[in-house]
Amino acid sequence: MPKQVDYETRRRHIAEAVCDLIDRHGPEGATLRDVAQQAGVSMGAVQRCFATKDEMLAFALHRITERITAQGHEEINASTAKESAVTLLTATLRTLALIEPHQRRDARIMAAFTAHATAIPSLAEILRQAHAKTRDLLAWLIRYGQQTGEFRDDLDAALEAETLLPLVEGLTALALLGHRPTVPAHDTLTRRIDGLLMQPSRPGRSASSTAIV
Amino acid sequence: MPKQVDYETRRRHIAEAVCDLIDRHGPEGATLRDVAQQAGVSMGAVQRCFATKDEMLAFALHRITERITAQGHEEINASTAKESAVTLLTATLRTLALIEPHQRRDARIMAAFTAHATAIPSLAEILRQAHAKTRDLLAWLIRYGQQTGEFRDDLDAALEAETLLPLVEGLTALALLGHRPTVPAHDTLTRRIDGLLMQPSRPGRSASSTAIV
DNA sequence: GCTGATATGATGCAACCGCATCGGAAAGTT
DNA sequence: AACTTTCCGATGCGGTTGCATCATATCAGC
Repeated sequence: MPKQVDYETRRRHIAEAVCDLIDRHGPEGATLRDVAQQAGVSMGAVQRCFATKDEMLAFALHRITERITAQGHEEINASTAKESAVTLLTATLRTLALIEPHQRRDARIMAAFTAHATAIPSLAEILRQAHAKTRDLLAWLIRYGQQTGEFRDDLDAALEAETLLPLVEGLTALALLGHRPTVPAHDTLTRRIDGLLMQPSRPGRSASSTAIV
Repeated sequence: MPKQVDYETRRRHIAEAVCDLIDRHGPEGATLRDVAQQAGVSMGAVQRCFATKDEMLAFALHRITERITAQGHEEINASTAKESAVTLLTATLRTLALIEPHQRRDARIMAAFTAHATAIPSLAEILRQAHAKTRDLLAWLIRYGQQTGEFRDDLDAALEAETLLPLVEGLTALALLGHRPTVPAHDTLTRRIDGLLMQPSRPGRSASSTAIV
Protein backbone atom coordinates (compact mmCIF):
# COMPACT_ATOMS: atom_id res chain seq x y z
CA MET A 1 0.00 0.00 0.00
CA PRO A 2 1.19 3.50 -0.73
CA LYS A 3 1.63 6.46 1.53
CA GLN A 4 -1.40 6.92 3.74
CA VAL A 5 -2.67 10.29 4.79
CA ASP A 6 -5.00 11.42 7.54
CA TYR A 7 -7.58 13.13 5.39
CA GLU A 8 -9.60 14.49 8.26
CA THR A 9 -6.59 16.31 9.65
CA ARG A 10 -5.76 17.66 6.25
CA ARG A 11 -9.31 18.82 5.71
CA ARG A 12 -9.17 20.73 8.96
CA HIS A 13 -5.84 22.22 8.01
CA ILE A 14 -7.21 23.39 4.67
CA ALA A 15 -10.33 24.75 6.33
CA GLU A 16 -8.10 26.85 8.53
CA ALA A 17 -6.37 28.21 5.45
CA VAL A 18 -9.76 29.08 3.98
CA CYS A 19 -10.65 31.05 7.08
CA ASP A 20 -7.31 32.83 7.02
CA LEU A 21 -7.82 33.96 3.43
CA ILE A 22 -11.40 35.06 3.96
CA ASP A 23 -10.24 37.03 6.95
CA ARG A 24 -7.40 38.74 5.14
CA HIS A 25 -8.72 39.21 1.63
CA GLY A 26 -12.46 39.14 2.02
CA PRO A 27 -15.00 36.66 0.78
CA GLU A 28 -13.48 36.54 -2.72
CA GLY A 29 -10.03 35.66 -1.46
CA ALA A 30 -10.68 31.97 -1.00
CA THR A 31 -9.74 30.69 -4.45
CA LEU A 32 -8.53 27.13 -4.78
CA ARG A 33 -5.03 28.20 -5.74
CA ASP A 34 -4.64 30.63 -2.88
CA VAL A 35 -6.11 28.19 -0.40
CA ALA A 36 -3.64 25.54 -1.49
CA GLN A 37 -0.73 27.92 -1.18
CA GLN A 38 -1.89 29.19 2.20
CA ALA A 39 -2.25 25.64 3.47
CA GLY A 40 1.17 24.74 2.10
CA VAL A 41 -0.14 21.95 -0.11
CA SER A 42 -0.67 21.58 -3.81
CA MET A 43 -3.89 22.44 -5.54
CA GLY A 44 -4.44 18.77 -6.31
CA ALA A 45 -4.37 17.96 -2.62
CA VAL A 46 -7.17 20.42 -1.98
CA GLN A 47 -9.21 18.97 -4.78
CA ARG A 48 -8.78 15.45 -3.42
CA CYS A 49 -10.01 16.52 -0.02
CA PHE A 50 -13.07 18.33 -1.31
CA ALA A 51 -14.97 17.38 -4.44
CA THR A 52 -16.00 20.96 -5.08
CA LYS A 53 -15.27 24.43 -3.83
CA ASP A 54 -18.69 24.76 -2.24
CA GLU A 55 -18.04 21.58 -0.29
CA MET A 56 -14.79 23.07 0.95
CA LEU A 57 -16.57 26.24 2.04
CA ALA A 58 -19.31 24.27 3.75
CA PHE A 59 -16.73 22.28 5.69
CA ALA A 60 -14.91 25.43 6.74
CA LEU A 61 -18.16 27.08 7.82
CA HIS A 62 -19.18 24.01 9.79
CA ARG A 63 -15.82 24.08 11.51
CA ILE A 64 -15.93 27.72 12.53
CA THR A 65 -19.53 27.66 13.72
CA GLU A 66 -18.72 24.66 15.88
CA ARG A 67 -15.68 26.44 17.21
CA ILE A 68 -17.64 29.55 18.16
CA THR A 69 -20.48 27.66 19.81
CA ALA A 70 -17.89 25.53 21.60
CA GLN A 71 -16.36 28.69 23.00
CA GLY A 72 -19.79 29.60 24.29
CA HIS A 73 -20.12 26.26 26.05
CA GLU A 74 -16.61 26.59 27.40
CA GLU A 75 -17.67 29.60 29.39
CA ILE A 76 -20.21 27.41 31.11
CA ASN A 77 -18.26 24.21 31.61
CA ALA A 78 -15.25 26.05 32.95
CA SER A 79 -17.32 27.67 35.64
CA THR A 80 -17.58 24.57 37.86
CA ALA A 81 -21.07 25.74 38.76
CA LYS A 82 -19.82 28.15 41.36
CA GLU A 83 -20.49 31.23 39.27
CA SER A 84 -23.79 33.04 39.06
CA ALA A 85 -26.08 32.73 36.08
CA VAL A 86 -25.69 36.43 35.45
CA THR A 87 -21.95 36.07 35.17
CA LEU A 88 -22.31 33.05 32.94
CA LEU A 89 -24.82 34.66 30.61
CA THR A 90 -22.78 37.84 30.39
CA ALA A 91 -19.60 35.98 29.56
CA THR A 92 -21.36 33.80 27.03
CA LEU A 93 -23.00 36.72 25.24
CA ARG A 94 -19.73 38.60 25.06
CA THR A 95 -18.03 35.57 23.62
CA LEU A 96 -20.73 34.98 21.02
CA ALA A 97 -20.99 38.63 19.98
CA LEU A 98 -17.44 38.56 18.56
CA ILE A 99 -16.88 42.17 19.52
CA GLU A 100 -13.44 41.85 21.05
CA PRO A 101 -10.49 42.74 18.82
CA HIS A 102 -9.10 39.22 18.98
CA GLN A 103 -12.43 37.95 17.63
CA ARG A 104 -12.38 40.19 14.60
CA ARG A 105 -11.16 37.33 12.47
CA ASP A 106 -14.14 35.17 13.37
CA ALA A 107 -16.49 38.09 12.84
CA ARG A 108 -15.22 38.73 9.32
CA ILE A 109 -15.45 35.08 8.42
CA MET A 110 -19.00 34.79 9.68
CA ALA A 111 -20.08 37.90 7.80
CA ALA A 112 -18.57 36.59 4.59
CA PHE A 113 -20.33 33.27 4.95
CA THR A 114 -23.63 34.90 5.83
CA ALA A 115 -23.61 36.85 2.59
CA HIS A 116 -22.46 33.84 0.62
CA ALA A 117 -25.19 31.70 2.17
CA THR A 118 -27.70 33.94 0.42
CA ALA A 119 -26.83 32.16 -2.81
CA ILE A 120 -25.81 28.73 -1.50
CA PRO A 121 -28.55 26.89 0.42
CA SER A 122 -26.21 24.34 1.97
CA LEU A 123 -24.32 27.13 3.72
CA ALA A 124 -27.56 28.71 4.89
CA GLU A 125 -28.60 25.43 6.47
CA ILE A 126 -25.36 25.23 8.45
CA LEU A 127 -25.85 28.76 9.70
CA ARG A 128 -29.46 28.08 10.63
CA GLN A 129 -28.42 25.13 12.76
CA ALA A 130 -25.68 27.16 14.41
CA HIS A 131 -28.11 29.95 15.26
CA ALA A 132 -30.63 27.49 16.63
CA LYS A 133 -27.96 25.98 18.85
CA THR A 134 -26.92 29.39 20.10
CA ARG A 135 -30.51 30.34 20.84
CA ASP A 136 -31.11 27.15 22.76
CA LEU A 137 -27.93 27.70 24.74
CA LEU A 138 -29.10 31.18 25.69
CA ALA A 139 -32.51 29.88 26.66
CA TRP A 140 -30.90 27.24 28.85
CA LEU A 141 -28.81 29.88 30.59
CA ILE A 142 -31.86 32.01 31.25
CA ARG A 143 -33.77 29.07 32.71
CA TYR A 144 -30.77 28.28 34.85
CA GLY A 145 -30.82 31.83 36.15
CA GLN A 146 -34.49 31.48 36.93
CA GLN A 147 -33.74 28.35 38.94
CA THR A 148 -31.08 30.14 40.94
CA GLY A 149 -33.53 32.93 41.57
CA GLU A 150 -31.43 35.54 39.79
CA PHE A 151 -33.78 36.07 36.85
CA ARG A 152 -37.45 36.96 36.95
CA ASP A 153 -39.39 33.73 36.71
CA ASP A 154 -42.28 35.44 34.96
CA LEU A 155 -40.17 35.62 31.84
CA ASP A 156 -40.42 33.17 28.98
CA ALA A 157 -36.85 31.99 28.54
CA ALA A 158 -37.43 30.98 24.93
CA LEU A 159 -38.78 34.41 24.08
CA GLU A 160 -35.92 36.20 25.78
CA ALA A 161 -33.40 34.00 23.99
CA GLU A 162 -35.10 34.81 20.70
CA THR A 163 -34.42 38.46 21.43
CA LEU A 164 -30.84 38.00 22.56
CA LEU A 165 -29.90 36.07 19.44
CA PRO A 166 -30.51 38.88 16.91
CA LEU A 167 -29.03 41.36 19.36
CA VAL A 168 -25.81 39.37 19.45
CA GLU A 169 -25.78 38.91 15.69
CA GLY A 170 -26.39 42.60 15.11
CA LEU A 171 -23.62 43.61 17.50
CA THR A 172 -21.24 41.39 15.59
CA ALA A 173 -22.10 43.01 12.27
CA LEU A 174 -21.90 46.54 13.64
CA ALA A 175 -18.59 45.95 15.39
CA LEU A 176 -17.19 44.46 12.22
CA LEU A 177 -18.07 47.53 10.20
CA GLY A 178 -16.36 49.74 12.74
CA HIS A 179 -19.61 51.24 13.95
CA ARG A 180 -18.84 53.76 16.68
CA PRO A 181 -21.59 53.23 19.24
CA THR A 182 -22.51 55.93 21.72
CA VAL A 183 -22.14 53.23 24.35
CA PRO A 184 -19.76 50.25 24.23
CA ALA A 185 -21.29 47.09 22.84
CA HIS A 186 -20.66 45.09 25.99
CA ASP A 187 -22.60 47.68 27.97
CA THR A 188 -25.50 47.17 25.61
CA LEU A 189 -25.38 43.49 26.51
CA THR A 190 -25.21 44.05 30.25
CA ARG A 191 -28.05 46.55 30.01
CA ARG A 192 -30.12 43.92 28.28
CA ILE A 193 -29.27 41.35 30.93
CA ASP A 194 -30.38 43.79 33.60
CA GLY A 195 -33.85 43.50 32.18
CA LEU A 196 -33.86 39.85 33.12
CA LEU A 197 -32.88 40.39 36.75
CA MET A 198 -35.23 39.75 39.62
CA GLN A 199 -34.43 43.18 41.04
CA PRO A 200 -33.48 45.27 38.07
CA SER A 201 -31.06 48.04 38.86
CA ARG A 202 -32.07 51.53 37.88
CA PRO A 203 -30.88 53.01 34.62
CA GLY A 204 -27.70 54.97 34.88
CA ARG A 205 -25.76 52.45 36.86
CA SER A 206 -27.07 49.35 35.21
CA ALA A 207 -24.03 48.80 33.06
CA SER A 208 -21.67 48.62 35.97
CA SER A 209 -23.94 46.80 38.36
CA THR A 210 -23.36 43.49 36.62
CA ALA A 211 -19.81 44.09 35.59
CA ILE A 212 -17.67 41.03 35.55
CA VAL A 213 -14.04 40.10 35.41
CA MET B 1 -21.74 69.42 -29.30
CA PRO B 2 -22.86 65.83 -29.55
CA LYS B 3 -25.69 64.02 -27.96
CA GLN B 4 -26.01 64.89 -24.30
CA VAL B 5 -27.28 62.47 -21.73
CA ASP B 6 -28.40 62.85 -18.13
CA TYR B 7 -25.62 60.99 -16.40
CA GLU B 8 -27.16 61.14 -12.98
CA THR B 9 -30.29 59.44 -14.19
CA ARG B 10 -28.25 56.81 -15.96
CA ARG B 11 -26.15 56.20 -12.88
CA ARG B 12 -29.28 55.62 -10.85
CA HIS B 13 -30.61 53.30 -13.52
CA ILE B 14 -27.41 51.26 -13.51
CA ALA B 15 -27.37 51.18 -9.71
CA GLU B 16 -30.81 49.64 -9.83
CA ALA B 17 -29.50 46.96 -12.17
CA VAL B 18 -26.66 46.28 -9.76
CA CYS B 19 -29.13 45.74 -6.94
CA ASP B 20 -31.26 43.46 -9.09
CA LEU B 21 -28.30 41.26 -9.92
CA ILE B 22 -27.02 41.09 -6.36
CA ASP B 23 -30.50 40.14 -5.27
CA ARG B 24 -30.93 37.41 -7.85
CA HIS B 25 -27.46 35.95 -8.20
CA GLY B 26 -25.76 36.84 -4.96
CA PRO B 27 -22.84 39.12 -4.26
CA GLU B 28 -20.77 37.72 -7.14
CA GLY B 29 -23.46 38.33 -9.71
CA ALA B 30 -22.73 41.99 -10.27
CA THR B 31 -20.19 41.75 -13.09
CA LEU B 32 -19.80 44.64 -15.45
CA ARG B 33 -21.16 42.68 -18.38
CA ASP B 34 -24.20 41.42 -16.55
CA VAL B 35 -24.89 44.82 -15.06
CA ALA B 36 -24.79 46.40 -18.51
CA GLN B 37 -27.14 43.81 -19.93
CA GLN B 38 -29.53 44.08 -16.99
CA ALA B 39 -29.59 47.85 -17.34
CA GLY B 40 -30.13 47.55 -21.07
CA VAL B 41 -27.04 49.57 -21.95
CA SER B 42 -23.67 48.68 -23.36
CA MET B 43 -20.69 47.83 -21.22
CA GLY B 44 -18.99 50.98 -22.36
CA ALA B 45 -21.83 53.08 -21.01
CA VAL B 46 -21.37 51.53 -17.58
CA GLN B 47 -17.66 52.21 -17.69
CA ARG B 48 -18.22 55.83 -18.62
CA CYS B 49 -20.59 56.35 -15.72
CA PHE B 50 -18.27 54.79 -13.16
CA ALA B 51 -14.50 54.88 -13.33
CA THR B 52 -14.19 51.57 -11.56
CA LYS B 53 -16.36 48.73 -10.40
CA ASP B 54 -15.88 49.63 -6.75
CA GLU B 55 -17.14 53.13 -7.50
CA MET B 56 -20.21 51.61 -9.09
CA LEU B 57 -20.82 49.42 -6.04
CA ALA B 58 -20.34 52.36 -3.69
CA PHE B 59 -22.89 54.40 -5.62
CA ALA B 60 -25.38 51.55 -5.55
CA LEU B 61 -24.86 51.04 -1.83
CA HIS B 62 -25.30 54.73 -1.15
CA ARG B 63 -28.52 54.66 -3.11
CA ILE B 64 -30.05 51.69 -1.33
CA THR B 65 -29.11 52.84 2.15
CA GLU B 66 -30.70 56.18 1.42
CA ARG B 67 -33.77 54.44 0.13
CA ILE B 68 -34.14 52.30 3.25
CA THR B 69 -33.62 55.16 5.68
CA ALA B 70 -36.03 57.24 3.60
CA GLN B 71 -38.63 54.53 4.06
CA GLY B 72 -38.07 54.82 7.78
CA HIS B 73 -38.64 58.54 7.66
CA GLU B 74 -41.69 58.03 5.51
CA GLU B 75 -43.40 56.17 8.30
CA ILE B 76 -43.03 59.27 10.39
CA ASN B 77 -43.83 61.99 7.90
CA ALA B 78 -46.90 60.19 6.63
CA SER B 79 -48.36 60.03 10.10
CA THR B 80 -49.45 63.70 10.21
CA ALA B 81 -48.55 63.63 13.90
CA LYS B 82 -51.85 62.10 14.88
CA GLU B 83 -50.38 58.67 15.57
CA SER B 84 -48.84 57.60 18.83
CA ALA B 85 -45.10 57.30 19.30
CA VAL B 86 -45.53 53.60 19.98
CA THR B 87 -47.20 53.10 16.64
CA LEU B 88 -44.57 55.15 14.89
CA LEU B 89 -41.65 53.36 16.49
CA THR B 90 -43.20 49.97 15.82
CA ALA B 91 -43.81 50.75 12.19
CA THR B 92 -40.34 52.21 11.76
CA LEU B 93 -38.61 49.23 13.32
CA ARG B 94 -40.57 46.81 11.20
CA THR B 95 -39.66 48.76 8.11
CA LEU B 96 -35.98 48.90 8.97
CA ALA B 97 -35.73 45.25 9.99
CA LEU B 98 -36.43 44.13 6.40
CA ILE B 99 -38.22 41.03 7.62
CA GLU B 100 -41.25 41.19 5.38
CA PRO B 101 -41.17 39.03 2.26
CA HIS B 102 -41.33 42.04 -0.04
CA GLN B 103 -38.19 43.39 1.64
CA ARG B 104 -36.17 40.28 1.02
CA ARG B 105 -34.51 41.95 -1.94
CA ASP B 106 -33.22 44.81 0.20
CA ALA B 107 -32.12 42.38 2.90
CA ARG B 108 -30.05 40.32 0.49
CA ILE B 109 -28.45 43.39 -0.98
CA MET B 110 -27.53 44.80 2.41
CA ALA B 111 -26.04 41.47 3.52
CA ALA B 112 -23.95 41.25 0.39
CA PHE B 113 -22.65 44.78 0.83
CA THR B 114 -21.93 44.23 4.51
CA ALA B 115 -19.68 41.29 3.74
CA HIS B 116 -18.07 43.14 0.85
CA ALA B 117 -17.44 46.17 3.03
CA THR B 118 -15.11 43.98 5.07
CA ALA B 119 -12.57 44.30 2.30
CA ILE B 120 -13.50 47.71 0.85
CA PRO B 121 -13.25 50.60 3.34
CA SER B 122 -15.24 53.02 1.22
CA LEU B 123 -18.24 50.72 1.42
CA ALA B 124 -17.80 50.32 5.17
CA GLU B 125 -17.88 54.08 5.59
CA ILE B 126 -21.19 54.33 3.74
CA LEU B 127 -22.68 51.65 5.94
CA ARG B 128 -21.38 53.31 9.09
CA GLN B 129 -23.09 56.54 8.16
CA ALA B 130 -26.30 54.73 7.35
CA HIS B 131 -26.30 52.95 10.70
CA ALA B 132 -25.59 56.18 12.54
CA LYS B 133 -28.53 57.82 10.81
CA THR B 134 -30.79 54.92 11.69
CA ARG B 135 -29.68 55.00 15.31
CA ASP B 136 -30.32 58.74 15.54
CA LEU B 137 -33.74 58.30 13.99
CA LEU B 138 -34.61 55.68 16.59
CA ALA B 139 -33.32 57.88 19.41
CA TRP B 140 -35.46 60.74 18.11
CA LEU B 141 -38.53 58.52 18.09
CA ILE B 142 -37.90 57.41 21.65
CA ARG B 143 -37.49 60.99 22.85
CA TYR B 144 -40.69 61.87 21.04
CA GLY B 145 -42.46 59.07 22.91
CA GLN B 146 -41.07 60.41 26.15
CA GLN B 147 -42.51 63.84 25.34
CA THR B 148 -45.92 62.37 24.66
CA GLY B 149 -45.71 60.51 27.94
CA GLU B 150 -45.86 57.10 26.33
CA PHE B 151 -42.32 56.03 27.14
CA ARG B 152 -40.63 55.97 30.52
CA ASP B 153 -38.75 59.22 30.90
CA ASP B 154 -36.11 57.63 33.08
CA LEU B 155 -34.70 55.94 30.00
CA ASP B 156 -31.72 57.24 28.09
CA ALA B 157 -33.00 57.47 24.55
CA ALA B 158 -29.53 57.22 23.06
CA LEU B 159 -28.80 54.04 24.98
CA GLU B 160 -32.08 52.44 24.01
CA ALA B 161 -31.49 53.34 20.37
CA GLU B 162 -28.05 51.78 20.60
CA THR B 163 -29.75 48.56 21.64
CA LEU B 164 -32.49 48.69 19.03
CA LEU B 165 -30.03 49.17 16.19
CA PRO B 166 -28.18 45.84 16.55
CA LEU B 167 -31.48 44.13 17.30
CA VAL B 168 -32.87 45.34 13.98
CA GLU B 169 -29.70 44.44 12.12
CA GLY B 170 -29.64 40.98 13.65
CA LEU B 171 -33.27 40.33 12.79
CA THR B 172 -32.52 41.24 9.20
CA ALA B 173 -29.66 38.76 8.99
CA LEU B 174 -31.59 35.97 10.67
CA ALA B 175 -34.68 36.47 8.54
CA LEU B 176 -32.54 36.44 5.43
CA LEU B 177 -31.01 33.09 6.33
CA GLY B 178 -34.43 31.61 6.85
CA HIS B 179 -34.01 31.31 10.60
CA ARG B 180 -37.15 29.81 12.07
CA PRO B 181 -37.67 31.73 15.29
CA THR B 182 -39.79 30.31 18.10
CA VAL B 183 -41.62 33.63 18.01
CA PRO B 184 -42.18 35.85 14.94
CA ALA B 185 -39.60 38.55 14.48
CA HIS B 186 -42.13 41.37 14.67
CA ASP B 187 -43.25 40.07 18.04
CA THR B 188 -39.66 40.29 19.20
CA LEU B 189 -39.73 43.95 18.22
CA THR B 190 -43.02 44.70 19.95
CA ARG B 191 -41.82 42.89 23.05
CA ARG B 192 -38.78 45.12 23.05
CA ILE B 193 -40.90 48.22 22.64
CA ASP B 194 -43.00 47.13 25.59
CA GLY B 195 -39.94 47.59 27.73
CA LEU B 196 -39.97 51.25 26.86
CA LEU B 197 -43.58 51.83 27.85
CA MET B 198 -44.57 53.89 30.85
CA GLN B 199 -46.84 51.08 32.03
CA PRO B 200 -45.30 47.94 30.63
CA SER B 201 -47.77 45.20 29.94
CA ARG B 202 -47.08 41.88 31.62
CA PRO B 203 -45.36 39.13 29.68
CA GLY B 204 -47.68 36.78 27.90
CA ARG B 205 -49.82 39.42 26.28
CA SER B 206 -47.14 41.92 25.51
CA ALA B 207 -46.87 41.00 21.88
CA SER B 208 -50.50 41.72 21.17
CA SER B 209 -50.87 44.72 23.43
CA THR B 210 -49.10 47.00 21.00
CA ALA B 211 -50.33 45.44 17.82
CA ILE B 212 -50.77 47.90 15.00
CA VAL B 213 -52.34 48.21 11.61
C1' DG C 1 -24.33 70.88 -45.30
C1' DC C 2 -20.17 70.61 -43.72
C1' DT C 3 -17.21 70.01 -39.60
C1' DG C 4 -15.46 68.43 -35.47
C1' DA C 5 -16.10 67.32 -30.75
C1' DT C 6 -18.29 63.79 -28.06
C1' DA C 7 -20.85 59.69 -26.71
C1' DT C 8 -21.26 54.95 -28.01
C1' DG C 9 -20.93 49.87 -28.37
C1' DA C 10 -18.14 46.25 -29.89
C1' DT C 11 -13.87 44.05 -29.44
C1' DG C 12 -9.19 42.93 -27.43
C1' DC C 13 -6.45 41.63 -23.68
C1' DA C 14 -4.14 39.84 -19.78
C1' DA C 15 -5.24 37.65 -15.65
C1' DC C 16 -7.76 34.55 -13.03
C1' DC C 17 -11.37 31.27 -12.02
C1' DG C 18 -12.88 26.15 -10.93
C1' DC C 19 -12.19 21.80 -12.56
C1' DA C 20 -10.13 17.74 -15.17
C1' DT C 21 -6.24 15.20 -16.45
C1' DC C 22 -1.91 12.75 -16.22
C1' DG C 23 2.90 11.15 -15.55
C1' DG C 24 5.49 9.87 -11.87
C1' DA C 25 6.88 9.52 -6.84
C1' DA C 26 6.09 6.86 -2.65
C1' DA C 27 5.10 2.79 0.08
C1' DG C 28 3.66 -1.78 1.17
C1' DT C 29 3.49 -6.80 -0.62
C1' DT C 30 5.65 -10.78 -2.44
C1' DA D 1 14.16 -6.39 -6.38
C1' DA D 2 10.07 -6.21 -8.94
C1' DC D 3 5.33 -5.14 -8.82
C1' DT D 4 1.05 -2.94 -7.62
C1' DT D 5 -1.62 0.41 -5.64
C1' DT D 6 -2.43 4.80 -3.78
C1' DC D 7 -1.31 9.59 -3.57
C1' DC D 8 0.83 13.70 -5.34
C1' DG D 9 2.03 18.01 -7.89
C1' DA D 10 1.94 20.11 -12.17
C1' DT D 11 -0.13 21.41 -16.25
C1' DG D 12 -4.02 22.21 -19.49
C1' DC D 13 -8.60 23.89 -20.65
C1' DG D 14 -12.79 26.44 -21.33
C1' DG D 15 -14.86 30.20 -19.44
C1' DT D 16 -15.16 34.64 -17.13
C1' DT D 17 -13.41 38.67 -15.05
C1' DG D 18 -12.28 43.97 -14.94
C1' DC D 19 -10.37 47.19 -17.73
C1' DA D 20 -8.44 49.45 -22.17
C1' DT D 21 -8.93 50.48 -26.93
C1' DC D 22 -10.96 52.07 -31.16
C1' DA D 23 -13.82 52.73 -35.19
C1' DT D 24 -18.39 54.42 -35.72
C1' DA D 25 -22.69 57.03 -34.92
C1' DT D 26 -24.58 61.33 -33.34
C1' DC D 27 -25.47 66.09 -32.76
C1' DA D 28 -24.29 71.45 -31.98
C1' DG D 29 -22.21 75.34 -34.39
C1' DC D 30 -21.01 77.79 -38.59
